[in-house]
Amino acid sequence: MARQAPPRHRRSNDPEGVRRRVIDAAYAAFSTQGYHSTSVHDLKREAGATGGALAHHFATKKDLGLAVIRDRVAAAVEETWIRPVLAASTAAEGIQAAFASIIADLEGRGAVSGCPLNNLAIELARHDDDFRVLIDAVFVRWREAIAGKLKADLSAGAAIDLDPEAFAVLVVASYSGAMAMSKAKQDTEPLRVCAEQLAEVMRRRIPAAGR
Amino acid sequence: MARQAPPRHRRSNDPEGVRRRVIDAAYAAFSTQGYHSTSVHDLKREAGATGGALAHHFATKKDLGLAVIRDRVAAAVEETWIRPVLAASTAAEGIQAAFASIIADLEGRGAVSGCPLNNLAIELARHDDDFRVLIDAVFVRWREAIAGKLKADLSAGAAIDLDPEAFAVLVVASYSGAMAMSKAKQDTEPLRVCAEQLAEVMRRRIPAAGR
DNA sequence: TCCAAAACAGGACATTCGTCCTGTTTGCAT
DNA sequence: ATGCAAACAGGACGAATGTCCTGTTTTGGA
Repeated sequence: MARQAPPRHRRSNDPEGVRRRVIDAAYAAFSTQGYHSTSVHDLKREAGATGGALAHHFATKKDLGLAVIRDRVAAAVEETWIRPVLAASTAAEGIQAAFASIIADLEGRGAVSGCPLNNLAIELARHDDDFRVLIDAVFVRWREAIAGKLKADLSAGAAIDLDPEAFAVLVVASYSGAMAMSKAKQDTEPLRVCAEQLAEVMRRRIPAAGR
Repeated sequence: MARQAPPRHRRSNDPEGVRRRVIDAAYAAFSTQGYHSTSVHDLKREAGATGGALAHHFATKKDLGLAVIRDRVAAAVEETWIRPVLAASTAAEGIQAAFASIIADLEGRGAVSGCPLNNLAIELARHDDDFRVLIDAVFVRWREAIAGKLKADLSAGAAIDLDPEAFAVLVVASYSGAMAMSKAKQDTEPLRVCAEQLAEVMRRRIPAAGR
């Protein structure tokens, strides 16, 4: 009964590290397989964490999901969309840069898993209102960043003949939808076509950009 | 042991009816809660079917899912999008009619559940290739119907300054994405904005329509 | 009328799910 | 050194899940 395990190696408590590994594994799994299709057992395996450790950091799977959205999904939108848009000299160039970067990245790997935010939005928005509110906030931030850049271009003297807020909705929507279609086709073609269509619209309605 | 049940009332075999009720319940549940979040037990309850009946018509849950896409999701796209587009005098009017009809319908009920095709695409495309192929085929049909109508307008003499196939991708993508955003917001605003943005684009690039 | 096959009833079945529980170990303040 | 809470280990637990199995009833053709 009292089987005493040999003191194999010293255990080192690493709360931040464990939390990070778990959340990384969850972000990867939720983004590719979905929230409900990922079991906590899978996450324990991937993160190399035990049930006790996981329960200590996240009381429930839902808590983990909320943390993934807050800490990883929001950051991914920030990194892949908002940063390129703000860094570019114009909104139009930033939007094209974001599309191009994501398309190139997708073609680097073999599969199209879709936009993490959009995936979770569709799977969880109606399932739980806490998820919904968090996800919606990321969408709002995304839209506002693009609209803000368009307004900045306009203040800088660009002849922009479109409504910044409304056009930002079109950009985010067409990107999300194109990604869903690319996921169904397992081919980046819809994304490439969409990027070109948005480029064409902007070319016509922002006649002479900053250059 | 040999408990003989009283011959309560005559049973009447109704294979088509049972199949229809099951598939209707599955379509409703998959569209609102998702495929994985719907249990076969729920479906038996909703359809008023027993385990034996369900197993007789659909060997597995996956078979039922495939049937739902083939028989109901494809028909819904046909009914809510392709029919209005083809029935309208121009593609531009048809697209606006489809948006308007769907938005009005959503505001009739209390909640936004999203586009059934898009929902299932995101949940199942990477999960199983049989689902993926079927879903992609519906997307292709959808895109081609819109592109075909644009080409018909062009043949009829309309001055259309856009690529039919490419613009059809933008229409489907922006609709799907806007629906996802509306689902996250539980408000039709993104859909309304997107419809208006597409209308604006078409207004400028199809100068004088058929009227 | 009879019989085989289709249609259905109802539950058993092994898994898997997420959560919780009881211990043990680590780290830090005192 | 010592006490105590945080951090972690590892498995138990009941409540699902989807599938399958055995039996009964209905149906339509011979």
